[in-house]
Amino acid sequence: MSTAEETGEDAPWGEVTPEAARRLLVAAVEAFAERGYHATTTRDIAGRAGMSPAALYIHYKTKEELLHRISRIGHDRALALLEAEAGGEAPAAERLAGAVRSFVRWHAERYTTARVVQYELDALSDEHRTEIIELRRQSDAVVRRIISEGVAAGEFDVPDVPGTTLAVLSLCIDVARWFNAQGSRTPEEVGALYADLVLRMVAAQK
Amino acid sequence: MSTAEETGEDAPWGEVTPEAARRLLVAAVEAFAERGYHATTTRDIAGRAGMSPAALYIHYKTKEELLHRISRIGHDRALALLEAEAGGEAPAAERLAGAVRSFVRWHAERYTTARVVQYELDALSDEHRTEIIELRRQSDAVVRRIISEGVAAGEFDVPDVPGTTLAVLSLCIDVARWFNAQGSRTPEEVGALYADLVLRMVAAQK
DNA sequence: CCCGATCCTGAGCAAGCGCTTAGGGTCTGG
DNA sequence: CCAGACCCTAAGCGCTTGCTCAGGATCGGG
Repeated sequence: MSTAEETGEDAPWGEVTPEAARRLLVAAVEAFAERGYHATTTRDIAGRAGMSPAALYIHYKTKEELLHRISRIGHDRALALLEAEAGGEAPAAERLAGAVRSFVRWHAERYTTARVVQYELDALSDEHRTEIIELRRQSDAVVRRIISEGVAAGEFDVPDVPGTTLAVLSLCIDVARWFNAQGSRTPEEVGALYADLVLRMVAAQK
Repeated sequence: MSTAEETGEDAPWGEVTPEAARRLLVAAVEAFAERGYHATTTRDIAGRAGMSPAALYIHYKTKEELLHRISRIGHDRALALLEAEAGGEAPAAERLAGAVRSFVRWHAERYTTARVVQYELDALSDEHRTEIIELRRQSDAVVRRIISEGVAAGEFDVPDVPGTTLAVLSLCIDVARWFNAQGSRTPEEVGALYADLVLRMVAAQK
């Protein structure tokens, strides 16, 4: 019914195709975000999706495969957001602010997903973890590139580019930990605040 | 043997008094930090402490009590570090930089402990969690006070004091997630970098 | 030499875990 | 009305979990 209108950017799990598999995945995201991967049982996931425990194994080989799918899709999305703002001819300050705003907004709006994506890495198998870490390396590279270009253009004054990149990403990612929907700030507001703070961190000193 | 020289500030668990109980607690910190609370078994903790699984229950009523003790001591320590730098007659900029440097250094040096303290809150019982959250509220208040005083004194320009306080603490706390001992940065260096970045975040604009 | 206190272990219980399997509904095409 | 594909469930297997308990090792005081 709502599949058609949800295929855009606002449908986070539109790419998960059998509808039953998507229901299970959404249920898993909620459960993992609330209790953590290890504290979540396959019975709980199946129950939230309105199915019996056995139904899960028709669509996914293991519980870890569910986590991997969530993590993979989430990282792809986060990286795409960064890359969308990184290119172009705009000044580095504008591109950095855009990247931070958009990245932070995603971590706030989809904070259940982001929590799983950012904080359950250790629960992945070795193989899957290395795959995901490579995506994070790419995110790091995108941000570092913007900052480097800002320094080269004389827009920024950053003594330690890798360290500042790390801090910027760390700041944004941690939004997923403390943000909650009942709080007083909207994702939009947090994005704007953080973009301002990050620009101050790299600004040319007076 | 080394108990005497470790009773100072550098002995994080000096206050845990029966020696066997301390061994178990240190083992639990390691295990929780590596695998997470829920993925750690009581057999693993006891094994690391060189004891049988049953020995744990002579010193602690439950596995959750171990987590609570770790969390409580860690939060007390972190709060004490902040408070030690917050007072005095020095300019707000100096006090803020000192607090960040010291807080970050602790999160890096004791990153195993800090990881448990900061990221396993959800595993606590309702009662214990409320107790710990109150300590975090106090940490927030300490930092907010320094920033407010800096604004009042005209040292800082901060449009959103609660939001900036949140961001500063979030930035520092997240060090525990990404820091690792084999990395290229020392806790000292990360503390210095972060103190600089935070001062930029609050600095009066040119 | 024995006594009681202290601290720990071996063995194991009930419950819950991830996952499997045999089989039964339901729907489409004829 | 039937056939066969598809999707799901009831039941449960083998294992691990947090935790318990009866009893043994060790040691200072009489």
